[in-house]
Amino acid sequence: MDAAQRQRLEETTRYDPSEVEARIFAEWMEGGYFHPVAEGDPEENFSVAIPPPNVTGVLHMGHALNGSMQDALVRMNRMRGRNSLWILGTDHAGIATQAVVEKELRKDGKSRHDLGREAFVERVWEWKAEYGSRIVEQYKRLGASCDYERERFTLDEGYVKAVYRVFKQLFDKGYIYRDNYMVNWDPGSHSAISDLEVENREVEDSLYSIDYPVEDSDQVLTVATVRPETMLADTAVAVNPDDERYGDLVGKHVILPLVGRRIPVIADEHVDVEFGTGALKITPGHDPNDFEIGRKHGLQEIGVIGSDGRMTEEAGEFAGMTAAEAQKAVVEALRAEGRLRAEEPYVHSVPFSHRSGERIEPLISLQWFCRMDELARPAIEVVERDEVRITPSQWKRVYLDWMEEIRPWCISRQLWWGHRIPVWYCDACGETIAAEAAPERCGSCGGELRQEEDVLDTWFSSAIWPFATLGWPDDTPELRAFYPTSFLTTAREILFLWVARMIMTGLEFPGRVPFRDVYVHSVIQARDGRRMSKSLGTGIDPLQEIDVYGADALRFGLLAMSSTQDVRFSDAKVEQGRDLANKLWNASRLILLNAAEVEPAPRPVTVEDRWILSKLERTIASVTEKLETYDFAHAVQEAYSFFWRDLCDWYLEIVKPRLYDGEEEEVSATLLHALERVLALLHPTMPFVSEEIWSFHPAREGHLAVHAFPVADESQVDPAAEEDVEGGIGLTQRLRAWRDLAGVPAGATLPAVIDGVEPPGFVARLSRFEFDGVGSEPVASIGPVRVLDSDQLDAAAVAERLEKRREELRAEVERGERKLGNEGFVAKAPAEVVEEERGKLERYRNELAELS
RNA sequence: GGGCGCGUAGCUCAGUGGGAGAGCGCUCGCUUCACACGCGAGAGGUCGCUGGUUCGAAACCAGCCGUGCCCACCA
Repeated sequence: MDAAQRQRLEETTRYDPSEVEARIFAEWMEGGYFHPVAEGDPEENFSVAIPPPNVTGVLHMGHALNGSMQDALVRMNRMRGRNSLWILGTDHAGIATQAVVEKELRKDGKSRHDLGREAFVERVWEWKAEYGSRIVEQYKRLGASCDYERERFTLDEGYVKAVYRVFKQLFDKGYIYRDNYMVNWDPGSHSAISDLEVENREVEDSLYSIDYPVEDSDQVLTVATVRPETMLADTAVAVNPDDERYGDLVGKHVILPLVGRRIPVIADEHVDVEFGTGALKITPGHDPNDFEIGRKHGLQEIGVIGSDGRMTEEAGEFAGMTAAEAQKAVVEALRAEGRLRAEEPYVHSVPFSHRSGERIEPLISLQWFCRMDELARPAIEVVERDEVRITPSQWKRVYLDWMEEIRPWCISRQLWWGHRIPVWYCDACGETIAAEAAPERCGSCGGELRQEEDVLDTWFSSAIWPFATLGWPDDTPELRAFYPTSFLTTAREILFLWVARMIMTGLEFPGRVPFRDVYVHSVIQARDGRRMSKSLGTGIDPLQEIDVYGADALRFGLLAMSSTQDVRFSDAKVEQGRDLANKLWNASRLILLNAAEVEPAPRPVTVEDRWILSKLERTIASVTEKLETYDFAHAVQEAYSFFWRDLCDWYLEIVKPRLYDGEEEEVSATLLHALERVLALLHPTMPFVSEEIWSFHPAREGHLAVHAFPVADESQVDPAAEEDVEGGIGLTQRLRAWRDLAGVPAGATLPAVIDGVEPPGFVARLSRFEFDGVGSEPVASIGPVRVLDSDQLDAAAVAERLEKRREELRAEVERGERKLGNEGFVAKAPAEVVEEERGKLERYRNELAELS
């Protein structure tokens, strides 16, 4: 430490993260610590793939929590000397990004169609160049030690190559196919979306009962529906085969009102006899259930609602109306014809687009699908066998249940921004060709080719993130050194969307699981317990928290908040982190400014020295174990408690006289040693403040980011010293409490004598007693301490205090007697438990006898 | 409809068979030579309810009440 550093340490009584963080981060980057060489193998190396945030994204609390956890483990392993890679990058986020740029265009009164596909995509790239690295910069603010030199993007050149290779191989295996099928049509993004991008919401609709006249009869068949406008596309009415009411109608026909179409009455088990009249109108073109039934019975599929959400020509007089307008018109027309039997309010759940928020319109359209059964099978097995461990374990069951029910994945999207599906059509001969690069001409007839217009679901490319970012399909040094990655932390909402798909593609392509451990973390809710969300306005901005409290404070706070269950965001925990950073700074000032010039080393002289070294090593062992098992909350709280309570409140107060003395080298060596280990232990969770303080430490040779992570030294654990010192601490606390309650002025020193075992030397000083004191009669007895009367004492308060203690003791004695008087307890409880109770009872009895 | 959670101090949460804990807040006292983002002391809880198992239950079991999330094609 030079003179300027010493001066800074002397003058700065408060740790200021805003002054420190950017400077420290720049030093790390300059050191190149986050950019490991691609050497060694995945067993000895450590690697993590960040869940790639959307390019359109800004850092939210979920990123911050996830980042804090991953960084803690990456930094810990880097400090252990492992070649550690945290791969970072962004996701092109098809729908979201296209929407942002389309919104920009709309401001100029334009749509993407005005520009055309090529110019529009060009425009999105420009947008990406300008704003796409925002979130990457925000990860730096958090202190995330990602390899910023290996940043990837799901649409960069190498990544596209990987996506096309995957598509081609799945196509060749017959897993990827094109089909006219019922999909979730999102009128908002004008595209099909997958089942996982749909969320169901409770909605209040009306349930209409409509009479369908039976052909050549006076009978009517009444059906119930919430979507009367789809009746225009009805191609059957179904009843349950066991429904006696309708047995004779099956095989007959009804006449569809308004349309006049003659449609069959069919029997199908799907129909619930209890619901409504037990007759179900079948609309294969606009309802997923009806679609299934329709295919089973070979029914005609009619579409009356188009992809623009308007009624098609098939809807006859209703053509051109929106679906909502058509609903009203159809209801009116039915009423006019006397076919509307009832209309009642009805609450049910309805699919909405997770992307645009609009109500899903189920439609039949020509889309690309990927069959999942074959891919899922091995991905189920590796989780069953715990080759991929999911923590907490209840998510394993959730994963397996979903995987076992997996259905084909609709992978095509009617967007322009994304991986354009690598399929070419020959209009001349009808050939369909999948290829990794654009073929010149049709292989069969030599005709012109035209590429598929649709792009792939963004999650199709995310699914290969762990190996595509490392250079797959090429055999790169990165892939050899860092795949499989070491672990993954994630929010449970993307367990299916992302995690399951990575496991499937990892097994199918590189042939190995992408990670061994999946830790599913809790969700941090808003302060009021609602979801944090932009649309609700309940989001809390992590960057603002960093501005106010510092990155270390936020990281500590989030880790302390995290748990296996969802928790509300706690400002108090972030403040606790800020206070800890400040306390670290100030305790370090005390040590660094007063320590003698010695080598840091454990050099215990007193029992207190042995005690703090023992607690230090215990804490290192425990915190390390908790970090390794993803128990971040307990890890940081234990580190906090050791540092604040044991080290600062007690040890530093105990050794101050020796430290100020400057004579005793041993205590300086021990303190510098403890400080070094505490800083290293805390570095993975609070990297900035620990690095900053380390820059003043005499043992510093390089950055703490690459300093050795402490390994607990069991030989320092000393239970006898712990018992002695903790006994002294307990006595000190009782003496202080007695003073306070006896009304003794804070600054006064009280006379007392010791009757019994001499307590550790610090007790007298820290409780402000003088044990060889001169005074008159003892007026109180606290452990071995006999407090002597003096004019500092308030006789009435002392008496009151004494009586209070007696009462406490009487209660304790009574409790002990009752417990030991219970024959069952004495007979059946373990002997050591009974012994312990006996000992306690005896002690309480003795103390009570002394006080009487 | 199925599944998974949660209900502990005023607040946010730990604790999962042997005497109720933390942080914040609150009260009282401290300009004690690292830190008032500090130091010392204290108050505060029939551990949702009802039964059961056990010598012993906040913890284990059953039921109930309240509450949150995920999955699911009853119109």
